[in-house]
Amino acid sequence: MNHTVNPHVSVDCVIFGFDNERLNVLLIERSAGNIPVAVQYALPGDLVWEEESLDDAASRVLKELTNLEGIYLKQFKAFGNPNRVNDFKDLDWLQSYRQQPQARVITVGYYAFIRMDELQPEASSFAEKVFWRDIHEIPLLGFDHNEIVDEAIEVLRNDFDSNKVGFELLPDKFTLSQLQTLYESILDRKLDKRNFRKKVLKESIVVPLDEKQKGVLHKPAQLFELNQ
Amino acid sequence: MNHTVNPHVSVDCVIFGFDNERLNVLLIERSAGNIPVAVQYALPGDLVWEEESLDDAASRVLKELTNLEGIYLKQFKAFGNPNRVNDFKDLDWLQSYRQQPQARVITVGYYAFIRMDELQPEASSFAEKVFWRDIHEIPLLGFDHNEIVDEAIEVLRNDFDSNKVGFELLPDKFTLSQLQTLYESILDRKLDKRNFRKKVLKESIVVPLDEKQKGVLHKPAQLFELNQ
DNA sequence: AAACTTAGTGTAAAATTTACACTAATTGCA
DNA sequence: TGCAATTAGTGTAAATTTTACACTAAGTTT
Repeated sequence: MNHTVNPHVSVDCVIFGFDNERLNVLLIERSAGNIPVAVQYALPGDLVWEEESLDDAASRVLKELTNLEGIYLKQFKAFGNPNRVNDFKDLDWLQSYRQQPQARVITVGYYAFIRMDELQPEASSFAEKVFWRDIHEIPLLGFDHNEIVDEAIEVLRNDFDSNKVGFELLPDKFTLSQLQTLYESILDRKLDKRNFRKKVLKESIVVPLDEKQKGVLHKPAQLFELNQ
Repeated sequence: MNHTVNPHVSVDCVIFGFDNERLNVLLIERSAGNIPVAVQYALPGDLVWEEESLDDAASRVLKELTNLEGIYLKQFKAFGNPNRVNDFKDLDWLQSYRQQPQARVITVGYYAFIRMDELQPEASSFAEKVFWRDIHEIPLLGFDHNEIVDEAIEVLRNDFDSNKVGFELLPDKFTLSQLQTLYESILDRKLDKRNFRKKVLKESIVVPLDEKQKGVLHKPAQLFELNQ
């Protein structure tokens, strides 16, 4: 497992998860370096290996972090401000964890979708702990990671509008209400139930299953799956 | 004019121009290095300076190439395949023009809009000659530049659909037919004139001027300007 | 004067979007 | 057992947008 690292380019991943109510982002805790400081949060990411593509680097980061493969991944933007590092905590972290802390690093941002219940956290070279956070409650992150998160959400909204992405966030079987809540979470606005159902059924996005919900405190909803 | 160059990151610009009929891309001719080879084409681009942002680097490339400022510019993708350089002509060029030709370079792609008649070609460090080429007639370019062009066009189409960009390609005064042809060029499909006019006038995208075309071989069209 | 060419125009059918209320069917509790 | 609470499922119609279609007007050139 010896790879030559390219110290000038990294990938950071905005990993979205959906808990049937809200959209979440997976964040990591990173160790403080040499200075006593409160816990620090960041996006998962890593430097790119010399022999891997950007996409492969992002896939690797995801695999290391979540132990999942074949995850939906999309590059959304490159970040390369010369003054991305202007907080002493970030500088301290770089000095503890990077071989060339003074190198200017361009970061290519990716967003991804995983099922929250499929997450199997692995010890990785860049994350001690991982946790989910509602997209409306993102804490202060290292470097320019808050900006990266905001941008990813914006791009996701746009992508959703033009080609409906994000179904990977749902379980294999789901109710139309869950689907509606996903749409509403991504678009950040309410949709009318009757109109939503009518539209989704008309567009043949979903296929009804011969199954209903069980053990719910209300009328059991019919289950659907995605129309492949 | 002495800047430290970052040998690991470059920007390439897909510069769109519109000649009232078709969408074009501005390409450069680059010198052959040491080997006798037919003329080579590429996208304009340059390595990023250590103290400049990615956006600033792209602006600089544009300014050097076209002598224009304040150009509409948008980042659309990062390209970083490890084997971007696998043609001997490209390798030869790198060896003649780059200080560290062996360095792996990540390229951040930008697209831009300029008026074709405003182009004032300048001698620049990276282009000997520039020329416009219809987007359907792009020759074989260096490195992965053909892929970069294709991607830019795709992104432009998407961006146009979601937030109508590209009006900068038109002159200050234009006819509705010119506007329609711009739409059709970007979308790559015909639009119905009556419907187009009705829609555009309804959306208040344009403002009618007290002026008509002159010296045309048909009924003179009314001139419009963009509604700021 | 005629030929050629594009500018400018309206109707209406089809499709989509928007807005709105009530009964059905489960679990849990008294 | 009945009730409370809660979400599932449903249709109508008005408003808006999209789609499809043909002919006269007004210049320049021959």
